[in-house]
Amino acid sequence: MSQPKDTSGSKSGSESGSQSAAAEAAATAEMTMPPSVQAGAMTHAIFRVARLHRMLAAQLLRRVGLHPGQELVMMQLWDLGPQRQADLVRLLGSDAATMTRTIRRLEHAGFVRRHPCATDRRAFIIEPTTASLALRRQVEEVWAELESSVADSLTPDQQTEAIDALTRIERSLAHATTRHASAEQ
Amino acid sequence: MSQPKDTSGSKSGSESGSQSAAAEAAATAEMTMPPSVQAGAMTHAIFRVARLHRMLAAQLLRRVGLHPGQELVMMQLWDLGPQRQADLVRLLGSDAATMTRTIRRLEHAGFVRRHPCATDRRAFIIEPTTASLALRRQVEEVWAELESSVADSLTPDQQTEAIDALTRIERSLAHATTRHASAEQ
DNA sequence: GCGCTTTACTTGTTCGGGCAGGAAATGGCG
DNA sequence: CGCCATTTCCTGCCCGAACAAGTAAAGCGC
Repeated sequence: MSQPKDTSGSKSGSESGSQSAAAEAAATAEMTMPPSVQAGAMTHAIFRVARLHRMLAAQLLRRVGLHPGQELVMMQLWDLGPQRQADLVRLLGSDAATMTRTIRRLEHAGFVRRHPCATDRRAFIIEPTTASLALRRQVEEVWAELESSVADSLTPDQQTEAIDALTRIERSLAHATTRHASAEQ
Repeated sequence: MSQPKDTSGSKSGSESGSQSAAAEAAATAEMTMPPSVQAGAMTHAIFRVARLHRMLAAQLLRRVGLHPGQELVMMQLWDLGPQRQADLVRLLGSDAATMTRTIRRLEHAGFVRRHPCATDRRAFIIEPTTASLALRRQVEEVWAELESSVADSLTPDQQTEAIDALTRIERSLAHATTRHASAEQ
């Protein structure tokens, strides 16, 4: 319904940067969202925050030569030392197949090394290289910058409130997810 | 650095469903996260919420035969009527290349139809098919279920607080993103 | 030992997302 | 009019994420 006949005349003429176009649209789209999207206020808010957050994280990580997701693997290795792939999968809640490819790319980039486990010939031990130690500082800087981008314009009270809200939402989602997984099929 | 010698003994023996394994890990990982991850409390909370939310959305959408992202395109078409691909890209803040492929898959699934624009021979007009109207109810049900999964276990006050917090975070992120995009390069 | 299940990892496929590059059409300016 | 930047769309490539299927090894019961 409400078919806009003038499909050709719809420019707004504000396209400035190619990279910020998506963020711009996501930021300004909150007002122009159609009714069926407005129905889920929380859902839509989570969508937008997640997208902006992921976009910013990718943008910052690209400066240090990492793709989103790879930094989490490196953090686990830096903090907990050499581990098997299965341990990384379990800690990050990732997929074994995704981990295989991520590890391979990190190995090819020279950030991790892998050698077969002595006691279990199925397993591989993944360990960070000494070359990755320089990366660690950069990643921590990125992490800090990301955190400040989220929290800087919030008062301490608002930060506490935000974390509380996110924690509650997470619990709610976790409950729903496990419920769905166990209920159906 | 605390090399875990017992790499073979690390099972927790609680793997029930293959699909809930990731959610389970994500939900329980909040306590076992290493120091460098704990540093960014907000960042990490957003990560976890976004992941659970996307996972649940994908799970629900799969039941109606859609992949995450496709439902947003259909919603725009249902609410605003036939549009050009460029309009969809602008409204959803997506990528032109991604939109090309998404539209092609939706067309192949029979949910949209595309025909060349009369006034602009570069553009294509995308319109929802009548067959997609049945899908609309299902998508709205999915959307409602997703929303209730987020909000059900929250009091009205907590919901308002959550939306406030998410809105503040979004504004903060949008500001940081545009600032980054304009500052560097 | 033998057979079975479980675990660890790999590969293939499909999808969204982003970037780069190119073809075609448009529109503005000299 | 021609020239040129812009817009629109397509394609290829890379990456993360998820699913399915397969291999190899380990563990367990008999």
